[in-house]
Amino acid sequence: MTVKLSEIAKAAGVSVPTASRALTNSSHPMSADTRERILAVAREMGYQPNLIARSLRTDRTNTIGLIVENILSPFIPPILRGIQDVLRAEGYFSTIINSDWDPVIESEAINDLNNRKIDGIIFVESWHRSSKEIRDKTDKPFVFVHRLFHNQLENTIRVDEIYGARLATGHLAGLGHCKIAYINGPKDWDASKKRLQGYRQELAERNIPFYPEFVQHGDWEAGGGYAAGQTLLGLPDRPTAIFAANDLMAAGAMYAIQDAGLRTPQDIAIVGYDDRYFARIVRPAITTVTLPAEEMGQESARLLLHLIQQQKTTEIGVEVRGKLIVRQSCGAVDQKLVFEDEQGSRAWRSKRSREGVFPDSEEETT
Amino acid sequence: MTVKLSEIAKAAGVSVPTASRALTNSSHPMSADTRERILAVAREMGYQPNLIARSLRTDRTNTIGLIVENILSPFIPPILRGIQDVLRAEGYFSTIINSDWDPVIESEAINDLNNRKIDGIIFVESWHRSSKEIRDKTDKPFVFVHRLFHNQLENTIRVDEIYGARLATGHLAGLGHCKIAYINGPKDWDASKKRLQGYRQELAERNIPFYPEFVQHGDWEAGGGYAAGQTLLGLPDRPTAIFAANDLMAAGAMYAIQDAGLRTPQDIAIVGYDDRYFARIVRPAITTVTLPAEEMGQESARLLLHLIQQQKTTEIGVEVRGKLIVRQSCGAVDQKLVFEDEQGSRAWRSKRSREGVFPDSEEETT
DNA sequence: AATATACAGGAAAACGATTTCCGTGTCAAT
DNA sequence: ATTGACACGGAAATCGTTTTCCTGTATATT
Repeated sequence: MTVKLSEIAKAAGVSVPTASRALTNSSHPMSADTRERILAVAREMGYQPNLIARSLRTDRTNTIGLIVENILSPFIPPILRGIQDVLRAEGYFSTIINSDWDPVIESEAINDLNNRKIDGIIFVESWHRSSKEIRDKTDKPFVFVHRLFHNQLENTIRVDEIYGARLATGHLAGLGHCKIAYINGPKDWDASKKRLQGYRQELAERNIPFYPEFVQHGDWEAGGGYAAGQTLLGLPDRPTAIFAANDLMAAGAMYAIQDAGLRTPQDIAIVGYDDRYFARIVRPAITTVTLPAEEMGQESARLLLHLIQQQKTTEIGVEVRGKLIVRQSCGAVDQKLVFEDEQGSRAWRSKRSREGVFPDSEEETT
Repeated sequence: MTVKLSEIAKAAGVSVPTASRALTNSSHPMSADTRERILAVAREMGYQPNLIARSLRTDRTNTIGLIVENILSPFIPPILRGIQDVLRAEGYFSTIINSDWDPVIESEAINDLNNRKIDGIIFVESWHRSSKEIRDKTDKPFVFVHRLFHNQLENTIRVDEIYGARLATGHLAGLGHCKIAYINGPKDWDASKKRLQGYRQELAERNIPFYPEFVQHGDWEAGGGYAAGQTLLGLPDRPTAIFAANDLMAAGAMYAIQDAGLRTPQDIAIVGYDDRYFARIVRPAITTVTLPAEEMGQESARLLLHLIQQQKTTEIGVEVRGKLIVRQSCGAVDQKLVFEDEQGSRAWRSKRSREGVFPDSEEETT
């Protein structure tokens, strides 16, 4: 069923190397005539190269290893999609390993990928050690994307957290709020620090006073947001707006407001962060700053391919920016009901719908 | 840096084939003595086999191709996780291709996977043609998981939709409801038909009359659920409970109820389907039937590995069952506030928390 | 003692491509 | 006419394993 290069060569009346050269656009000179003939024969006979054999000889597999924290983690799939799109366009494949934050699995993963002779590695929200430790384990180029900590910046795709926080804070300020509280993540997270920084920068630039009691810390979960919201509501001079460092805490805070008999956004406006899917489902839908995960994935793949081609081992990383998605919770738009279709936000299912394909209809007749 | 088999052989004073036999647990007889010696040398020298070379010789890559509709589609990541877990335990890798429901991409994908000599293919919510068409394109074994249509059952992992719908309907009936409406998906979807069937079976078995006007059709989206909910509310004899064929429509129906000035669950109880993440975030949190995606992934991987080992090309598929998750929207539990931690529902981030690892803390000192 | 059998291990082939190296033939320059 | 450069294509090596085939030795069987 599968035809090999030697058969193409024989059919075209040339040697195997010549056939190889024709089919791989080798720089080795050859007459346009024979090249054409070989290509024609290959096409006709449906030649498909055995990529394993090619890889053995060339030591390139056109495959990238992706070590991800856990594919179930909310931002990983869009990051992967971004990576895969860029890789596919360049003729690369990928293979994914979940590390579950286990250093042992991470090590094994790198080792496995080495044995499979992949061309490079992307660490997606994974690996909390230094580049140097990784360099000990593999000589392939690698890149980090959305790694949450350490200040190491080389070969890292990261989010401009300060910008995002300013976007959210500035939006609330622009709506006339002067008493804007901030529900942060845990103190020691890098993202927490950066977003707090952005919040304060934006206030300062707008000459809005900063009140330390307006900054609460949550645990990234809805429960923490709820508690933080209650604390803020209990203040003698309570805020008129709350920016939460993620959507989950924003939802929690919103529920605390509702349970206190107040309304969002009329009494207290809310802005979240991340643009998780549920942000558009809850009522009111949460205004938020997107985490541009697909873009980060794309950038990471581009950077890695660049490293592979350039043979350089270090490169400064890339910083991407989210954007503000205005929904009901901030009070900037009217409160009429809006349902954002799932298919509108994501490409998924769009093809089906666009073509009106409902394959089951065939079944109707049976 | 990398040591090859021939060096191990030389160091152990044996020939290359003998070394190979020792390291691969070959059935070829050999003295325990030399085997031990070879293994010791290999361990000491840190031998790692070149899997590309092995694959070229054995024509097995220990890699499975996964053709998925789109990794962004909500159930795909958990299915992939299930697949990956089983594959990893058996020493297999996977490589993912997004088909975006494009038949051309699907064909190319199969072709690419062929060239890479993968050992089998899992189609995840993808491919709407017959097994026969695929068999024309590849001689590797393949399996379908959560394929939404056609009645072809071989090598398919699917959900017992009837069971799930009965679970939801029965739960509402068990709470004393006799007027249970059903918001279905589009008529021509297989899942719609099956779930409707389950709904009717459960009613029949409990001697609850079936009212055709209690069955509405939505478009799987929140907007459709909202509209269907309004219709049901407008009935002269309106239902006291609604079962919706997915969570998105359940949320929409719930909002229609709220906008009509009624309460969930006190006035109208709601049960959804799928256990999407937002179901636990909205208020009241939605009681729902899980779509056991991870389990489906695991089963599909097991089935495929079985096919690979047995060399059989056809096997009857597997049917898995979801389970009921009781939350607030059905009225079965008290209405006190419950926040389900994200980390409680998923494994993600659990490791970090369990170990109290906050790697940024190192940064504190800098 | 002769023969069959099983065991251990090595030589060489094989997997299917790419790359290196070399030998022609052609052409232009001397 | 000789030389050198270059274009073109083939022979052979190569990538690192596994598998087939074979040989020699030790043991068992008659």
